[in-house]
Amino acid sequence: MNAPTSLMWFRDDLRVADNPALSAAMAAGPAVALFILDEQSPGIRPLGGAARWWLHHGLNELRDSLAGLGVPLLLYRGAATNILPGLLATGSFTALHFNRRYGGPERAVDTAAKALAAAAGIEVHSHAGTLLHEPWTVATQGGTNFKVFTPFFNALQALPLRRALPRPAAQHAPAISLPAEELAAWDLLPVHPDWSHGLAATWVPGEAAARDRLGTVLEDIAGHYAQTRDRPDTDGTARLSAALRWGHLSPVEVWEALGFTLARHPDRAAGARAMMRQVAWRDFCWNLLYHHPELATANLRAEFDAFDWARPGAGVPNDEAEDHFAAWCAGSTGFGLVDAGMRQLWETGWMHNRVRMVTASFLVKNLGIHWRSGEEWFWDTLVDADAASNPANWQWVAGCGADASPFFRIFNPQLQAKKFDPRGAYVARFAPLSPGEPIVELGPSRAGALAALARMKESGGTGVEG
DNA sequence: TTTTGAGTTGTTCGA
DNA sequence: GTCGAACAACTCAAA
Repeated sequence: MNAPTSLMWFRDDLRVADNPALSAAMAAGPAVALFILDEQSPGIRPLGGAARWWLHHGLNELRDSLAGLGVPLLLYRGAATNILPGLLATGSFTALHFNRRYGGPERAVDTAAKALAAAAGIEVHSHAGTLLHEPWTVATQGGTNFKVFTPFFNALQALPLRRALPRPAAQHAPAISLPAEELAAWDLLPVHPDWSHGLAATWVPGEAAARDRLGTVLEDIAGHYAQTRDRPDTDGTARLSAALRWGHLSPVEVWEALGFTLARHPDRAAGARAMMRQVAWRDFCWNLLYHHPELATANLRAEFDAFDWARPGAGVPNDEAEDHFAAWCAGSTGFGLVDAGMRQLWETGWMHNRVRMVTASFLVKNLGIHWRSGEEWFWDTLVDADAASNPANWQWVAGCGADASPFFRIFNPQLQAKKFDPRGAYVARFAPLSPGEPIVELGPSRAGALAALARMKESGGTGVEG
């Protein structure tokens, strides 16, 4: 008879430090780790190509660092509710631990998993490890969820934050041997063609590199972040989005470190404070998804259902929209900043925050293409896209989201380039060839967007149905 | 219940 | 070159 052994189910928390579920599992005795590549459960969104590349490397590192702690990692593919019963029936485990998820389909899976474990006589512990605060704990005085960021941020800061946990101490590995799958067999890495060279030249996925970067951010970036975060031609942003997406760092660890920096280094306080605001935006987006599981497909503001966006590839043929969308994806719109951003995305799996706004505004407003088309492209090409932030921010740009940018706020890509890439270094880096003929004229396309907004308001009346 | 103040990231136009 | 107003009125959160 083996010692009571816990099963730790990793999902979006590929780290060993400040991982509440892992720490709890290991505190109880021997532990085995589990990761399930679940693309079968209903409603679960299959990972994009760039995300699959990142996951491969992230799991590789996690397996090694867990091995150092005496925790073997088991890999399986399939619907979690199909995989778990067999594992739980081996009699090897007395407890199941995981950090909670907040998307609709993921919550349904986790609820089912709890029931399966209970039926197998195994205790289940879900932990808070992925956000600063659980979505249901940040509420207005009326008990509703916030729809505007600033009051959300104020309420969040007033809540007591848990302390980050240390990396668990190594222990003896459990004497359990179960058949599992090989990571290499999952084919997460691209071949024929292998388009991942730019990603590999830009990123080192995993917890160790993420913590290194956090150190650099605290030492070198925080001092100028408040001034440089809008400058794509500099290393002016934290570049921690993918680390947070995959849970190589917990937001609590990042927040705590920024808090220390803020308190100890007055010259970095403004930058640290601005970064904390950004980390809170991530919580805000997950809060929105928790309360609106259809965030990726349904306009948060229903009056935008009447907006006549073009939707390439979704039924109604529209040659111009197809061509425009293809040019946007390929970075050949003829606008330098837009093209540089789209090529940075394709090449590196990441795009500077300000350029994301410019490219998104251009797609939705100047090209009149539905935010969902852009959201899907970003989902497939970004290494940091998650199910909350990606759709929430696309809706924000499109004007149909929470706390949304007014629709008439239409970025001028030429003016934005002048302001934020004044020497053209960013455009030169990613779109060095002189841009071809612009695919639209800025003035008329801007006017067209405002006219479409007016038509929407006319057709929808007050926006209140019935 | 009513009122009040405020709301991540912009652009254009005219004085 | 710089500045304020307009864009278009609306929703949200708290008093």
